[in-house]
Amino acid sequence: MRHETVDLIFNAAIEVFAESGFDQAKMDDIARAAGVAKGTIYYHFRSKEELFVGLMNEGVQKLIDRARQYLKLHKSPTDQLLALVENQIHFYVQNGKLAKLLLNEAFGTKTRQVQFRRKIGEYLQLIEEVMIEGNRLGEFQIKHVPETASAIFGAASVVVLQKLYSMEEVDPARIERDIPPMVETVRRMVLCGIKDSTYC
Amino acid sequence: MRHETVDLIFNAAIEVFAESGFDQAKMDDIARAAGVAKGTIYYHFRSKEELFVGLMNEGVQKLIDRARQYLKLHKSPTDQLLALVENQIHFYVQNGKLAKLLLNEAFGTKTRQVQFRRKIGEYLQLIEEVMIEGNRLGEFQIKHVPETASAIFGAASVVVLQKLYSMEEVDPARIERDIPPMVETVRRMVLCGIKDSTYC
Amino acid sequence: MRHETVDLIFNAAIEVFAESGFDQAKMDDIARAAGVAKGTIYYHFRSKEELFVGLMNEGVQKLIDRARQYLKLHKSPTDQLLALVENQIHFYVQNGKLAKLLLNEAFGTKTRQVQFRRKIGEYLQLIEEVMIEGNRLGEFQIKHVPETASAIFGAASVVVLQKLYSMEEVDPARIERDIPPMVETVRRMVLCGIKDSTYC
Amino acid sequence: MRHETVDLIFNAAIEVFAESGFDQAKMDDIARAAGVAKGTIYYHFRSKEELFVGLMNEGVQKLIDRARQYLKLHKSPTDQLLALVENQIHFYVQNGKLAKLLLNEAFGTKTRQVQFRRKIGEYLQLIEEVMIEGNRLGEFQIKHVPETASAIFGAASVVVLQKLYSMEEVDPARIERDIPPMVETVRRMVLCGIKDSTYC
DNA sequence: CATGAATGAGAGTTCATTCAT
DNA sequence: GATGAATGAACTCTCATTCAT
Repeated sequence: MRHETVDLIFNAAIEVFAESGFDQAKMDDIARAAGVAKGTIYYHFRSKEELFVGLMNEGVQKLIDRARQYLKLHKSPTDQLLALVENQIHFYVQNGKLAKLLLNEAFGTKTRQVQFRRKIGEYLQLIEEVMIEGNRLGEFQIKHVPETASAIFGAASVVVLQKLYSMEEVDPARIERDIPPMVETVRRMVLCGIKDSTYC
Repeated sequence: MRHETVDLIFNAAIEVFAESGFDQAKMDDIARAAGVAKGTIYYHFRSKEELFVGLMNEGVQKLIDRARQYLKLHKSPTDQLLALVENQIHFYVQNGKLAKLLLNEAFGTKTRQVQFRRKIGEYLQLIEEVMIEGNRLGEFQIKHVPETASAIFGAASVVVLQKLYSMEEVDPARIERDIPPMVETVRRMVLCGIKDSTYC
Repeated sequence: MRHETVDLIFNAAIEVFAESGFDQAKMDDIARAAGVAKGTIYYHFRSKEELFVGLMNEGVQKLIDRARQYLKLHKSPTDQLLALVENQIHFYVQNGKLAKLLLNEAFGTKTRQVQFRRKIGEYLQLIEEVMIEGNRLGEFQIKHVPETASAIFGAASVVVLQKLYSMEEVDPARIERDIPPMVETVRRMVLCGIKDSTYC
Repeated sequence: MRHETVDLIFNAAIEVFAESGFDQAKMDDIARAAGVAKGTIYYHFRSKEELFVGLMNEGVQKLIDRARQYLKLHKSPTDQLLALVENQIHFYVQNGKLAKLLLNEAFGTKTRQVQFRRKIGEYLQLIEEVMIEGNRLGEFQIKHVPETASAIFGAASVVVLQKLYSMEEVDPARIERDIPPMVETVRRMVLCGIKDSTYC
């Protein structure tokens, strides 16, 4: 089992990083939120960057794990792809802070960004695998698999974030009601993007 | 005509901000890149934040202006929507640095982010207007206009950025060849998302 | 006649310096208050310091000139001394901002402070001359002339400033009513300080 | 016991602030004088202003504490008042730097000045209490207690500062010899100001 | 005489990181 | 394992002064 203190730090860090972004997040705030001394963080993590990377990997891993669960519930690639979209949107709504970091910190040339993108790549891989299987079974005719995966990922991401940040204050009940339109929107896009070859 | 020095600063700032993000960008670097003294920037802009907001507004305005040009070339909402997608992808490829900032700095609660999102909202508005007109003419059956606009915007954004940052080094010739698959991918998604109601 | 622009600058500078003190006063503010360009100030004055010294000299000179007028109205040294006190208090009330600078900028080792103190010394000289004449005529028995002059000057200064700054907002009517008690207070102190030798 | 480092900083700060005034004092200089890093000051004080206010409060508190000691040594209000004057002058001579700040930074509308004036008000209160008691016992006939307290405070302050800054260099032996005339001067003023009503 | 854009040295403040306890 | 006082490099922003027009 992971050390208890590390959990404390992780939980605090995800809040603070997501609230402020990597640069604006202060180790002081993380320490205070975790209820430990600042030195303690450095006892467990070499640097702010290492803490961040560990955190992001864990966050994306959760998304991946949930996605894997969803995949098992469906047989056909079509259903699986739709399930992935639904999962991603639900996950974003439930982890709005992480979602923001996913877009904010994913692009760039810094080490942490490259590492983070690699982890996101694992998730995109999952989508691509379903697509390839669908192509193989003749269920899809996707010509540009990586592009299509990115597009779906981006559509789902921005739909949720735009919704989250267009509200004055995040109202859990309200956002819950907003999920179905978002899911349906992306779902419809996905379905066309993969089905036939001579534009819908 | 705008003052020459301000142009110098603007051009330098877009480079530096895009390279490093808002927080990591240093006013010293912007000044050096612009070939002016640091104080000169502060003579023309009240703060780093004001410079950034001015810059982003100008950048998004360029995207909007180009989009308006494209819209004039087409009559039917369908063609107009596809033109908007194509325009956005081309614009991103040509202004990769701005594109990155568009996602990186758009979400958050800080003043500059709220202002920036408002400007992006102007662009989304453009998409939505085409959608509403298409709905009116019976060409589209879009149930959730804002969500669909966000999804298209997000799909086009992430497709390009993922491509740009998956390459070791940005190779202009290579990226030029990559445009058509990206355009086609999003175009297909768009076409389904708007055409008929009982999934494609 | 002094150049018109110089007057503009002088009048603006006294306001700004008195409002903010030497260090906090900005040449930009003075220029704006004077309605001239910043460069214009430097056309007429070598530096901020030179402007300040010129200004202070002029301010104290006004106090001295008024004092000289008052002195002419009275014959006996006793009446003259009391007139000086009354003059100083009235002058302070009417030029509260200058009064503040008089204490704020008078003590220190910087060139401008030394020069300023020298000018204030001219005013103290005036007091001392009356004292010496009073001593000669047997009207006073002042043992320590410079100390006594300083004490009177200090008493009058602090009484007014303490009053001015103890009020939430400076109310001209209110402060006008407060003059007599201040004058009487210092006047009584003065009278004893100079009359007999075995404590009053 | 207060933290050792804070003492280091306090002692250095009083030197530097008094030497240069609030605005000209540099945090770098204070840090160097204290033998700590600049960041260390900010670990203990939120800002330059907070450091200054803390310092001034402590300085005036010392004056107040000493004054309270002096008051205990005397019974009659007359003796007590004279003791206060003597104490103030001695204190100023021994703490010339603080004395200068007392006048330089006491008047103005900035937060630190208002707070500082409030602390000085505590000292003036002490004087006023003695005056009121003297009035009650019939020993004094002071009509304007606050004005008289201010006047005495101002007289004592300016007498010392004028003396300190009229010397080319501060010579401890010389200034020691100058104390009696200063004390006597103010003492005589005080005695009249409070004794009888029909001018001395 | 007058202007105001440009300058750059220098100020206060922040914060990731270290290390003696 | 854990602490938190101490650090100092680096940052944004200020403003007196200059000078070409």
